Amino acid sequence: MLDERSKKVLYAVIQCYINTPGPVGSRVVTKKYHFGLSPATIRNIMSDLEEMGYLRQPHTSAGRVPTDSGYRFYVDSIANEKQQINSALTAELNKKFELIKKDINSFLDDASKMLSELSHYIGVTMSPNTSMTTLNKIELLKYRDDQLAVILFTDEGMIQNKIVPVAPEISQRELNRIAEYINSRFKGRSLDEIKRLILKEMTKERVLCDSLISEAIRICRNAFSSAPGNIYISGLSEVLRLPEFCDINRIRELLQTLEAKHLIINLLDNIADAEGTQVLIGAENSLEEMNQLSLVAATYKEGDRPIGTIAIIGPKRMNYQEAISIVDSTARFITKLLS
Amino acid sequence: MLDERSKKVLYAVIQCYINTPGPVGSRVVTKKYHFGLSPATIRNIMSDLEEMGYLRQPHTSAGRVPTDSGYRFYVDSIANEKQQINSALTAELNKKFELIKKDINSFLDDASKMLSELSHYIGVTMSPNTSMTTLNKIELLKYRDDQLAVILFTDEGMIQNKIVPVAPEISQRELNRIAEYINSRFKGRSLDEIKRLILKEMTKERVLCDSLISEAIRICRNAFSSAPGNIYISGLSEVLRLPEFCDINRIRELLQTLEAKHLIINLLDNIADAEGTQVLIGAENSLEEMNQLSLVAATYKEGDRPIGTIAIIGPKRMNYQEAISIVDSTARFITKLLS
DNA sequence: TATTAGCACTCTGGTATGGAGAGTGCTAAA
DNA sequence: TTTAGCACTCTCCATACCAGAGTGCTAATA
Repeated sequence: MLDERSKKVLYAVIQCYINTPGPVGSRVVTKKYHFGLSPATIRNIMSDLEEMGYLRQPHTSAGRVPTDSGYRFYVDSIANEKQQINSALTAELNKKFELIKKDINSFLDDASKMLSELSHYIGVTMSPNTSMTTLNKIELLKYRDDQLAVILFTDEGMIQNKIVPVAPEISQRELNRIAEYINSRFKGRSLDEIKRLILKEMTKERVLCDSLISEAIRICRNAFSSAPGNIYISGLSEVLRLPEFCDINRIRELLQTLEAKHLIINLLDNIADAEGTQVLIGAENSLEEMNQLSLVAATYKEGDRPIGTIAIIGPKRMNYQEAISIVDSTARFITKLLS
Repeated sequence: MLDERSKKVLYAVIQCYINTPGPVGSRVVTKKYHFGLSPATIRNIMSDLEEMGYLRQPHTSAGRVPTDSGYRFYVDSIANEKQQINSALTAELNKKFELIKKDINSFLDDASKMLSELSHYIGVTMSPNTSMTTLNKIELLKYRDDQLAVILFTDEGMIQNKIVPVAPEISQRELNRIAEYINSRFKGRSLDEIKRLILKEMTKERVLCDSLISEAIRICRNAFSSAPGNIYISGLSEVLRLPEFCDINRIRELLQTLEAKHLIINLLDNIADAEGTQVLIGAENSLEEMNQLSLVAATYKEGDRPIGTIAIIGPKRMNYQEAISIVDSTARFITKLLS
């Protein structure tokens, strides 16, 4: 294990590095943090820390740089300190959103901008996962002769609409009956569950051959086919300020990854179950293109159920303390807003 | 004016430059294009072209590079050639979209990806401008006690929904009456027009103080408050391949501009009226950050009315011929799809 | 025994230097 | 009017060099 003094030096190096990029040397550490030790001693300690894998030297006779394990150690330790929620931040969130009475999707769009503005990194928000959201009400509206619009209201305040082809002979009255049936039968259940139930029903009813029922089931199957969740990404230009993004190819890779939104959705879905604020450092996330980046994520909830994820993406050399606080406050804020 | 020979040399220089970046010299021109002239003669012609402002030298004793006027001349001339629509492209468009029966917004999202994939530049599509779209049908659905959902169907196949606060005492039956009234009175009119008419009505009715009517008007005002049009931008990573994007600061500026979507919306709105495919070269567009880029745009229509804009954004050193053809075909395709 | 001062060594980053290569403009000849 | 020839210019690249920062090691010190 690490003795107290070594820990302090490690934190000092990491904090130095977060403030100003570039290898940090022993002299700088002694100057900025007053350990009452000479550079030579610090050098010895740093050499030990290197051996333990928390620091590394880009090249001989350069200062030290934190490794992924170094960051991990650091993040774990600041997580242990009781996280004091930044009240100024919460106030600002309240101020920014007090006037807003939008549906949740435009709200999440704004929230991603917010995340990025506050952190100066990339802000990401995802709309509630369809497998999580629960049906509040469905409306089926005949739109054209052979098309109908499905309007899905969820308990979380989302409105989804979808165009579904329909047999021309079905009347609005019949659609209303179908909608009523669905509402009475499935209200409060998750969309995924409803889809499953309907599929089961379908196999059962096939023998019946009642044309209205079979049409209804077809409509439902379409209506509840899971739409990919929306994802909002903001602040790309922010991170380009950072010196780690000096390589065009890396920028391109990152942009490519972020444009392939399903990749990010997957990534965030995977951590959606976890409790509290998650931090993935460097290669801890599954996307190779994001090996050089870190991700701070949290879920927002409806009641106790986590239903969606928000995150900040930034360099490994990130101000974790602040990022965690921002993500955490924002997630809580959204949760409160939903209830 | 320019004699035929000079024109050919100008085109040769521009095409050379489009194919391979970097100043093009007289020798290269004679080698690639067989004018039957010596480098020295080409040099003289190029010198003339420079004097006329179509070419310029990055520095003495370098080859020549096209100026904005040079590109303009070139683009105008290829526009005069009867634009043969790339039938292979149209076929591909048909193939890619034949299976798709989505609402127009997800379609436009796909279309922007398409534009960028085909051109290898940035693809932009905008959803129909609310001032242009016409009301097909409105539905008002009580959602919670103090909120109602407005569902707007437009003739162009768009569905907009909005949450609007409402007095709790208003019943669904009353909402239906309001919706019916709006439908009967305003169907087929543009949303902007409706908004104007309602505002007029409002000032008139204020004296009446009938609470239902005033509530109805309040609802409508909210319902028709113009939502900013959606805009879909794809292919950022594509353009980073190009050598003109070697400067990080320029990339950041560009990203910043593209993230401020209202800027792009304005830009495209301004050219929405124009007939045919528009080309804006370099500083011809109003955004300073896009001075080094060109924009090829066209509108799609519903009947004769142009209702939305699509575009390709790329370097000034763009394959205009191809870009114009792609934008043109895609715009026509969307127009056909809407009818 | 733990810490420190001193020193030689190493690596980076910026600046000066010197062709090689590509292209031009000009002049004189065809 | 076109072309060949030539001197000149400018960029790009590789090389060399130096200052600066930092290390590791050794020997001295508390």
